[in-house]
Amino acid sequence: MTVASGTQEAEARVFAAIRAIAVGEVAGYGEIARRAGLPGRARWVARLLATAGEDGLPWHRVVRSDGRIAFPPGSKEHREQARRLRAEGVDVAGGRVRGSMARATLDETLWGPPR
DNA sequence: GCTGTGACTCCTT
DNA sequence: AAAGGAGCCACAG
Repeated sequence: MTVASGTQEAEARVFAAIRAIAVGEVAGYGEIARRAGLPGRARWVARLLATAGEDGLPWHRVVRSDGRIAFPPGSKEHREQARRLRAEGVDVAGGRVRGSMARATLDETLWGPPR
């Protein structure tokens, strides 16, 4: 096919990746960007969510790499996201999502949890 | 074209 | 877990 504007295509891939997140699960911005074939464009993904208010898009399932909500605590959007996540069965505490990520130290990151 | 800004990420302390 | 600093990409002024 013709070489349609890459931006639009990438946008579609990002949205697809976000919609692919299972209910009750979360994914990081970098994770989404990687799945969309755009390594290192986590910020771009964030800007997409900020600008394009897609309908039916589970934007609340997208969190930061450390498992925390990207919005500042106390913000309206922050509470909304936390509320939606809890409604889907995600354990959210202190603006942080537990049970998925939340790496703490380099040791745990490289060596991971005791297998 | 340089500067500032942001729903980011990684490393070090 | 939290805080500081550097790197990164896209966009507005």
